Amino acid sequence: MKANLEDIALAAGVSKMTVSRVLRGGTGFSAETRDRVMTIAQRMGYVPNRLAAAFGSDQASTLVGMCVPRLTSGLFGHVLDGVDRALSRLGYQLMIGANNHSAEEEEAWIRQVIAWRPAGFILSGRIHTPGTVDLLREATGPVVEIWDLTTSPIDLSVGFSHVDCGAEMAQFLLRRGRRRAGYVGALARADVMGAARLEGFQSTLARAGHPLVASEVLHDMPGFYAGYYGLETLLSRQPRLDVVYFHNDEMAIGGLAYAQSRGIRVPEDLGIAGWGGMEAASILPRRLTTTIVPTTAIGKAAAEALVARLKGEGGPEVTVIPTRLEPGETG
Amino acid sequence: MKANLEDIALAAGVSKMTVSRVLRGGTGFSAETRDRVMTIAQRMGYVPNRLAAAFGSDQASTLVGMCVPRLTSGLFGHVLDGVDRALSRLGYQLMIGANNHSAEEEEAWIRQVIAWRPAGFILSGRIHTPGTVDLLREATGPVVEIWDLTTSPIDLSVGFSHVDCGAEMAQFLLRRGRRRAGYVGALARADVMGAARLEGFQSTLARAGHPLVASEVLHDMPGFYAGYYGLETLLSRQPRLDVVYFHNDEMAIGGLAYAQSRGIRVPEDLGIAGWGGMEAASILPRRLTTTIVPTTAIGKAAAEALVARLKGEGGPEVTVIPTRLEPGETG
DNA sequence: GTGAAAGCGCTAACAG
DNA sequence: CTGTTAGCGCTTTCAC
Repeated sequence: MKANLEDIALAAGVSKMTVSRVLRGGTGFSAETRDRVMTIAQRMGYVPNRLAAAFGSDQASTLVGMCVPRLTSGLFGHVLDGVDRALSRLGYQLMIGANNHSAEEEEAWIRQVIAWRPAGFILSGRIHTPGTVDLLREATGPVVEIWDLTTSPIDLSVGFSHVDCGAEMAQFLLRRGRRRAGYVGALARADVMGAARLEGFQSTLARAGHPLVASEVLHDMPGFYAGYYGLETLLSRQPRLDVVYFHNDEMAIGGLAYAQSRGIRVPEDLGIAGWGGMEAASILPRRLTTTIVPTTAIGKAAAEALVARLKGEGGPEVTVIPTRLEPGETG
Repeated sequence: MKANLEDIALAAGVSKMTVSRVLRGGTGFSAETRDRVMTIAQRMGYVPNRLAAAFGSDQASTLVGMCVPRLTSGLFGHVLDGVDRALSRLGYQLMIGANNHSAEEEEAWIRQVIAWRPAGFILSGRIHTPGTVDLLREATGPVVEIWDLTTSPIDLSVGFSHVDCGAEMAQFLLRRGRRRAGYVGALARADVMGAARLEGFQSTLARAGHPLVASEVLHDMPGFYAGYYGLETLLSRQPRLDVVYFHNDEMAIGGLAYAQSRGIRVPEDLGIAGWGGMEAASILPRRLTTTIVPTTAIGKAAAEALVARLKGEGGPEVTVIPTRLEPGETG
């Protein structure tokens, strides 16, 4: 990496400052100067040094740090996609990390990334260590917490309520006449949001007088396998259920496969409901009863809220992106 | 962000240099000095400025840029995960971007990211613009091309051969007695790797005297829908097929759903084969015939090759991570 | 075991 | 419209 502003300045017979102004597309130079500088920069294969720029000016960072629970989650893949599209269009660069549902790993990651003086952060979830909060409070840039709405966000927040998702599904299943509900989840304590959905589900059932009959929460990745074996375990312990709510759609589809393998008819013998809205769920022989989460929209809104704040445009502190219950044919 | 090396130096009664040495865990200071400096740094909530460090030294960058075709791909999610785990363990930070299967978008992304002077790059695919190659040749750091093995990598390469995947599947299906094969793909020209698999598939069939009967390549995202409707279209044009090879497992599962909805028996009436090895595929009523790609291993190997090169440890230029044909029960 | 000086490439602030 | 000066926080180099 050779050419710098000075090299171009020398070749163009102007000062570094003029080159800097031209290259950043500002004002204060003649059209002729601009063309000359641009041509020379091009010819020299000039690559700006953002390190120097950001270091020297502190306004100039276009780095955004984003931390998700897992990089292998289909839902967060879409959130990332929404963030990435919005940010790259606006000229920002994304640094990512995964925290494996651990607030401590999140703090460790932030500690690394904050040293690069990013313009802002997008975090998922509302659970953070005190160390994280300190770090972020001293940092100058905006922080957007996505996915789960927080009553008191660190700064900005974009998402929806997981408790409400669970409650809404419980109401729906009750309306469909279900009375003996079970739950199959995964990741246990680590996934706070799954727990929030279960909480909303459970308390709504209880208030309606038909409390949750049984639940099985595996210490495993919340995927197809866990859904399959989770349902098997749950039914072996408590065969008399008329519906099962799953941690997510992957697990629900695993449960569906288990039911099919055992000749359990869905939804006649057993209702099955998921959460998330993965694409596969809508093309099953019977469309899955689930909650559709507008993942890409959340990512986009988060990125835009961050940039708006950066530009001092001030929008709402909390942005609600509503989920939608998809009745489907399995519930 | 207030405290810097000088503040700590003042408070500790030593020079900036000594503080710098202590904080980086080097040598050349007494245990007593170390403890005093560490305590003060902690108390002041010192956050190092990597911008300044990397700018001043050019050895100090621990940024790694990684570009994938799509952030929403299940397979690349696992690759990212492998990369992220390996890199974060080794103290590097990841900058990511998506190129939507476009070499031009990749170049635009690299042009942004290279300005931050990353230690190296991980790119997916072997197709790059001349501009990209120029940019990367002048950059000092290592470049790892993953996913598809290149005959002449820019620098390092980790992956497998997509042509071989297609060829191997063709041989397998021929051995199972299939004679009239079709293909359903998506994304057309944009996804060069899918095209490579088709090429291997097609040429192997032709050499065996049972050439590909029909193919349908949609201009759409390669997901369940496309598989469902792609198979519908293909069969409407050419009903007399005995097996269909799909672009990937998502599409194959979509195809399976279509077959089921039409009462087509799989594998008796029609064989179905996918590619990729998504988790869902192994829990279907019948295990999907597919090629399992060790995605996480590829990510891990790529990250490790990059870091080994960075540390001057010199390993192989090309690392083959073999795929595995899963016979399954649908082919 | 420790310190002083120089400089990385850029931009802000001011001068002309 | 253009140039000069100073300085961002760190590391490298050399001196003690």
